Amino acid sequence: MKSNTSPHRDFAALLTDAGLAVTTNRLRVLEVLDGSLSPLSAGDIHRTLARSSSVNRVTVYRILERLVRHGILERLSSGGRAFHYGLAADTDHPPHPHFYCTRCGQMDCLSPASLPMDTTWLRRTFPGRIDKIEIRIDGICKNCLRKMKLET
Amino acid sequence: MKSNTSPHRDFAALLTDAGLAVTTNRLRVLEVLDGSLSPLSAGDIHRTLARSSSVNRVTVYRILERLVRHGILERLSSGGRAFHYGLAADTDHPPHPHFYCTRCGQMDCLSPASLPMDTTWLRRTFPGRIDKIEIRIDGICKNCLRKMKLET
DNA sequence: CCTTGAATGCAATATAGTTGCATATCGTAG
DNA sequence: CTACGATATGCAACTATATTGCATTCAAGG
Repeated sequence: MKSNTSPHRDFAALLTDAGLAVTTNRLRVLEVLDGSLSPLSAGDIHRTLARSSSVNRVTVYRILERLVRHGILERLSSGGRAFHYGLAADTDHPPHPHFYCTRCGQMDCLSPASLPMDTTWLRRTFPGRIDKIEIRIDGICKNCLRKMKLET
Repeated sequence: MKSNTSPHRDFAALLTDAGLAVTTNRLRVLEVLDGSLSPLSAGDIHRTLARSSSVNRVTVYRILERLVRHGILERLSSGGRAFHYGLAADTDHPPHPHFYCTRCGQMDCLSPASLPMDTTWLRRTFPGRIDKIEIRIDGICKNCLRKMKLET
């Protein structure tokens, strides 16, 4: 059984289990995402990492791509131009909808229960292969709403 | 009452009602989208239009932006890098999920009933402003599945 | 340690979308 | 029908995001 402090802590093991080399950059990317309450863009991650030590942004893209491929991360489309990345859903961390603020560009995780949905019919009848179901709510977050009022 | 042949035929009136000038390019964009079974990217639309007569791609972007702003079109994020555009939902054409094939890049509309969902709780309790709810299923479409088998 | 394949860095390139400004077209007043 | 002002379009340059090719460095197993 896993530790109950945080569902994803042993990132090295996570990488090893996936047959991936354990490198500082990969661990750092995972730590940044684990420390974030919400999915981040490649740019966000690169900027964060660059504060402690230099990493090439291409490396960040490649790490993200690789980790998504191996199911360690998931890639979400925001309502904007950049993808956002978060730790992949698993049993401790079930799939859930996201909120994207079109004013500040921040993405937030919503509770899985906030938008109950039944996928059985779809999964049974869909004639193709279903890999992922993404639900995104776009709008203005509480913070931005407040700022907008102050500006008036 | 509207004609019952197609929910959106009088595009000129649609534009006029929105206070927008009726131009050939705008009508052509709307016709292309009306004629398509699925949402198209700006590139798709530009290529289609270019077959009959030349339009600048910037013009296509600007038309799409404007029509989205006025609620005539809606902009969807695909699982890829390009946004897709379709006629906006209305009473004849309710909101519905979309399917994105990660192999061929085609987007398809699904029936609103295929993924029943209750948004009342979310709408009542969400602390920000909700403008749009987008549901996208990613996977491989029937056609591509077939092709993949043949290639094996 | 060494070796080897994978990871990283760097530069160039690709793709999608945006901006500034000059010209053409739409819609309306006359 | 014509002319005029507002808006749409074209064109070129630019931005943001992501990807590729190739040389160098590093991780993992002997």
